[in-house]
Amino acid sequence: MTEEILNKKEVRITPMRQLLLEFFLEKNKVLGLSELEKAFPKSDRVTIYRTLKTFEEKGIVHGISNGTTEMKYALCHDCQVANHSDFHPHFSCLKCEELSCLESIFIPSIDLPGGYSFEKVEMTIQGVCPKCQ
Amino acid sequence: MTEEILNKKEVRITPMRQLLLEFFLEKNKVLGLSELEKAFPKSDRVTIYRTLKTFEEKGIVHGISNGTTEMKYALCHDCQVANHSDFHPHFSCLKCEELSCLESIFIPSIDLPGGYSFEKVEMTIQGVCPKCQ
DNA sequence: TAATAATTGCAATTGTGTTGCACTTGTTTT
DNA sequence: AAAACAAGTGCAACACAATTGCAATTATTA
Repeated sequence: MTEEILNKKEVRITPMRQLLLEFFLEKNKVLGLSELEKAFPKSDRVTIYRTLKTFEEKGIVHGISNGTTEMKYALCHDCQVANHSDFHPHFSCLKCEELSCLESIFIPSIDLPGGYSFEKVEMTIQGVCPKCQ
Repeated sequence: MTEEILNKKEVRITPMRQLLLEFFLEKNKVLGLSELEKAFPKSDRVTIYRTLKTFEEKGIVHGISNGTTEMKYALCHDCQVANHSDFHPHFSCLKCEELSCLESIFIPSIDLPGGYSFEKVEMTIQGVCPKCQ
């Protein structure tokens, strides 16, 4: 499974990359470097960092910046090659601080004023998630 | 002008606050701490930082997290007291890297799945701005 | 197998956000 | 107006995330 994805995205297969991708697939959550560090205590922080960068570049994950100081990453689902962002909004819970994908919703399209060209859009909704209600 | 705003928002008038607010009004741009540091080399970084925090708290500016690692701030226009975020999307230019407010557009409302409560929403469109076309 | 390129681990640096505390400045009370 | 108090500022220091350099290792290709 992970090998297929890595192959398709033209990313060389290495243990670290398989581990990380597997973890993303398994958790199906939005994750930051600090969480991944804890999940893989034996792995080097910088290697995880660079693996994330590689994944981002190759369209395996995409970065999400919620209000915090740490960059988060989620698996790409409906990402376009030319347009490397998901079409769904993200939800940031004010209680548990978890960030999640609202995959059932499409980001509505926007009529940009003249002169602006569109590449991608990011939408983050803040509130309280079902678990924390 | 700046004095009126500060008074209305119940923020004490100090030179730093006037300077910073004036700068925001004049530039009418989204600004980060690093830019403000450069703009006011004689002022202390922490003072600017705390002034931003005060402005944010009092509803004079609101924070915007675009893809970068640095928090940006823009003057509030249509911010609500109970819901301290603008209702317009932001535009992040991939060439000049400037962030701006698309004040003419409203963020479309979203039907959240059951169990989620809504507090606020942020929407950032990436592309190329008119100046960089 | 030799040569080459990609990946990793470690050390170190930079950048951004944040706090503590002493000092100054402004505001209020007597 | 002076004393008491509260708010704002400047400096030092710290916390943490992001990033780079480089040598060592591992994989790929000629």
